[in-house]
Amino acid sequence: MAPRARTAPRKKPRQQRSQATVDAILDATARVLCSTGYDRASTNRIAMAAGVSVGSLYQYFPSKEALVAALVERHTASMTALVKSKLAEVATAPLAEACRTMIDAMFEAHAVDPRLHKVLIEQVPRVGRLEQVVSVEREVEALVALFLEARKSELRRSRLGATAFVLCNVVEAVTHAAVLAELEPKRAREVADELTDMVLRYLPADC
Amino acid sequence: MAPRARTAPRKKPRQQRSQATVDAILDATARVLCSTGYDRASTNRIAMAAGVSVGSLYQYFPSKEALVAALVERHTASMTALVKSKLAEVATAPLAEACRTMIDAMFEAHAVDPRLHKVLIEQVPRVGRLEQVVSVEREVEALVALFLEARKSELRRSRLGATAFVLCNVVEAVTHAAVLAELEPKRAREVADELTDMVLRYLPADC
DNA sequence: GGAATATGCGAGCTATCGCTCATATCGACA
DNA sequence: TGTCGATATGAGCGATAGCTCGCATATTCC
Repeated sequence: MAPRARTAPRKKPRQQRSQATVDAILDATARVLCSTGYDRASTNRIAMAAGVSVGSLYQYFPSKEALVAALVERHTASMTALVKSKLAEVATAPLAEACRTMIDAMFEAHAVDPRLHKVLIEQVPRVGRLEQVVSVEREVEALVALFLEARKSELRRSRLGATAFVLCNVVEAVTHAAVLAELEPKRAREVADELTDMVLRYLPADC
Repeated sequence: MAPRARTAPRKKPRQQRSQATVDAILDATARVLCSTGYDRASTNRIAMAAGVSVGSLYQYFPSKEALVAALVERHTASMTALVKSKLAEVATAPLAEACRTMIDAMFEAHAVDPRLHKVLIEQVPRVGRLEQVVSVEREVEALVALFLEARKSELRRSRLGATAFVLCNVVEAVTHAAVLAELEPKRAREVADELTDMVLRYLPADC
């Protein structure tokens, strides 16, 4: 493997004008990524789209990879926050309702910025820091495993680790597919229902 | 979006020595892709790794994208062949056994060259020709739909097209995830079993 | 106001990329 | 053995990438 690029942010913005610059750069990164794809999204182009010089960009992001990593982080953070809070909300709800709510939450979370999400998933090489960022999924998986553990008596499952793994990936996959296919809302509802149905046949002890 | 690069092969090898060259180039592409990642896998580097000059490379592949596309095609072909033959084998087997066999086959197929598979999935930008290649999945999906059609009476689902879609995506997703997460064999078995169980609760009429 | 610091600028450096082409060598058939 | 298309070569072209650095400007603090 080649030597890893620096990814730690070079400096922190201290004044509000520089914070605005950083935001503008990240926004521009998202736009350029969506419109040109990863390969053609050069730092010069991004800086120009942000109305900022390359120099400024490199004051806050030591490499292109770090820049994209920061964007991914910002994007996933907003998604994960939503999912986590919902998960906390349904901690004591009946199993069926909890599942329904969580699947809906996943659809919501993916609807935040679908175009950007698609580009990030499909085009951004998951190397270096980027792969760590994506591993937020692991965290969610662990939370789901805990959730299942707490409902142990209601479930037919015993290997809850494997169950959480399958569960998370299945829900993720279908949600992704639905978002990427840009289904109209009604059809998305159908898919969500279908998915919920599947999960509720899989999990509970009673059948 | 940028203009699409040429991807059709430039010429076909007519002598066996040139066929050897083409193979060497594809093998080298796989190796370099695995060891350096997509971005650093330059055509010069690949040619050198193949013990061949860049010129020779460009006699058979009009662009880097075409080169990678050819590799993806070769890789998916070997995977798809395995899945298809298994699907034919279980055409008359009991539903439960068929599902179990097919899911195992999927895990097997993904285990052919996991390192390469991972790189191809994670790093290769899915643009141009590459996305078409991935659409081999559609073909498999159609076969699965036919399979389901033949078992219509045993299933609780009615819209078999949609069922095939969900089924393929779910199995694909979990298998992918298992490979990418580099699960140890024992855990992979658990996940496969869970997945099988889930599918067998989803499909059959009796429950 | 003025020193100190933070921020912004952008021409341009270096490296490397994908790719071409003039030339050399090989192989099949006469 | 000679001929000619198929195959192989690799120096190097033009383009563009990521990134630096000397300097200009804005802000803060005294």
